[in-house]
Amino acid sequence: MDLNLRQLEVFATVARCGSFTDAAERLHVAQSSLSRTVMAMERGLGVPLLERTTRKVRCTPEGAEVLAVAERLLSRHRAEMNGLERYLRGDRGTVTVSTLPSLAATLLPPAIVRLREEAPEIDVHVLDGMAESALDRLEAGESDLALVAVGRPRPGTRARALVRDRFLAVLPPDHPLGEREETTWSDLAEAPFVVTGGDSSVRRVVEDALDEAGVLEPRLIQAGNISTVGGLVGAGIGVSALPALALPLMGFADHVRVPLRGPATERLISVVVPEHRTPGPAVERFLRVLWGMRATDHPLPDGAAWQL
Amino acid sequence: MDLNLRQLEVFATVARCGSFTDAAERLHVAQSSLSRTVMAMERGLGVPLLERTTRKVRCTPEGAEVLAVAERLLSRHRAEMNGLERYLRGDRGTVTVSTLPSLAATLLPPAIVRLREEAPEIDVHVLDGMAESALDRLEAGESDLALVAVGRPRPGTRARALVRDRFLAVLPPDHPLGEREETTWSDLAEAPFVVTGGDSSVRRVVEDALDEAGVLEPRLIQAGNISTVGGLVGAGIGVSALPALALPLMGFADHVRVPLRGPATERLISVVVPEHRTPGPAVERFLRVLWGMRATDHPLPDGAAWQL
DNA sequence: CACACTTACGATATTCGTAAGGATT
DNA sequence: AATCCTTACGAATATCGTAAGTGTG
Repeated sequence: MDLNLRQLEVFATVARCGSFTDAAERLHVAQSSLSRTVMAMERGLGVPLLERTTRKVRCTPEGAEVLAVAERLLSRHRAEMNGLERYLRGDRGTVTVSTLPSLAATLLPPAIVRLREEAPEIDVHVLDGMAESALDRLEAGESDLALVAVGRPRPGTRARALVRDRFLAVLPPDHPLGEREETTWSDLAEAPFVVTGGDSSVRRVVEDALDEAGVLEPRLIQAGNISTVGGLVGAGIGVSALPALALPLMGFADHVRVPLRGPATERLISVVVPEHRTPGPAVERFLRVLWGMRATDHPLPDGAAWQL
Repeated sequence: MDLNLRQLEVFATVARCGSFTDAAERLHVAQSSLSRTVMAMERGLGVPLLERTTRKVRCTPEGAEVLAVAERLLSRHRAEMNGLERYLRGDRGTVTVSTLPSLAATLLPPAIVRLREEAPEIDVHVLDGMAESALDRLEAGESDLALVAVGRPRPGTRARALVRDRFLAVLPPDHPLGEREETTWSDLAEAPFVVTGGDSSVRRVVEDALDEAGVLEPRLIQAGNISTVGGLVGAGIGVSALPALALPLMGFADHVRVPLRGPATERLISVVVPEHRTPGPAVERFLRVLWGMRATDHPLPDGAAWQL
């Protein structure tokens, strides 16, 4: 014998009301139905649950135990259903986004803030490790969406451009190019060029751009991360170029920024989601927030622009 | 929309099996039933819960959430039903017994031990305060049963005699009556008589007995509790008489015990339960244990005897 | 007699099983 | 062709409402 939710609800209502009649009114059913339900429970359990005196009903000890059980289970059930409904409405859940350190520090925070404003119960997990590519993590199912700079989407994923992120030349304070309104990749080829190591997206763009500008053997200086780039440039050791969204990671090194013009002077930041996996409601909500920010005047560093 | 237990069970089984067919076999129903149940859930929630690929089914993010909810609720439900069943079998529960300190220390422990042996999940609460009579507590509904020494039961309660508890004279080590095989109340009237204070049952029996024995003005010495009686008698200050079941509380004072004979030389220990309240399964089990010990050779101090 | 629970009976809704249909491998 | 899920249809079951029955104050 086990009791279903309806039985528990009926019994709990009758027991709490102390009356079949009142309980029937609360539950919007006829008394006879409740009577039968409770009798079926008593028959099933082999024990009377209610003492029927003429004017009211009271729990037997067994009934009191069943009542306690019923209230625990019913309240738990209500809570879970409530939580499920909030989940399905996208008001609750978890979003895991894999991205690059530069974007995690600049692009993501305002989006997360806005999401928290309209859905405080959604948790956002950010994976910004360098070790595995954000896209690898997406494909491995470790993240729900990736925020990266990609040219063409990999097969099996769907990418939508979100932000145009322009490159700026980063020069020592007294560098002659610092006077200019704008500059080009070939201008920068004359000085030693500071780049970040490894295979970051910025590094690839820079190498391609210098190559395309006809710089055959650029003098490259490796820096472990972007803040080191700031230090080296600030010390006058070389010049660099960084997308606007990466600049805030450069620290407080003294330097001059000059917009780059010409080919390959911007990268597109895209939202990437798996093509055939349907995003959960919380993920969808975060995507909408992210997308809605395109038209926003939310502050972005320098030349980076939501508008495409 | 809220999901009942059947729906949760069906969905959890299908989701865990990854197949309608397997789930149908586990649940001993036709696949079509499961298919319809899941579809009804999806229609009710307005969201697909399962991705039907040709060879197997997998959860959508929403389905995963529903699965988590379902497993929590189902396991909780199973646990509660299990607990309820144990409760109804009398294997689990709480028994509150109100009694006197002397009985709580002597008569109750072996009964509790035996109960724990056959139903370890039953908790026994013992109320042995002096302030309120054990019977008052029973009538106030604070205890399920009372273990007391009563002549005739109060109206509204039902008493059954359990143990015959004989009085023994308690004498200083060198008292002349100590040589006798047995003695009477009037023998004791010659020496100062040590009694416990207040209105304990023992005190009442002693006063009545001395009165009936024709001792008009007994020299009484008040002691706060039974262990003080032991100290006073051991020091030769007076004599006393105590029922066998109260003797273990007397401590290690040096003394001699001689059985009392004559009228009013025993008290009956009874189990008292409310007349019209049905005891819960755990209480009933404890009553059976208590009753079963009547015929037992379980050790009781001196003259106290289970047999009536 | 009034009130509250129980019982009887017919109607409705839900769930189920069998069997046929459709899609994929 | 085999496998698995879906759909269709009739049957069994559960639940419900109306109404009559019963028992107590």
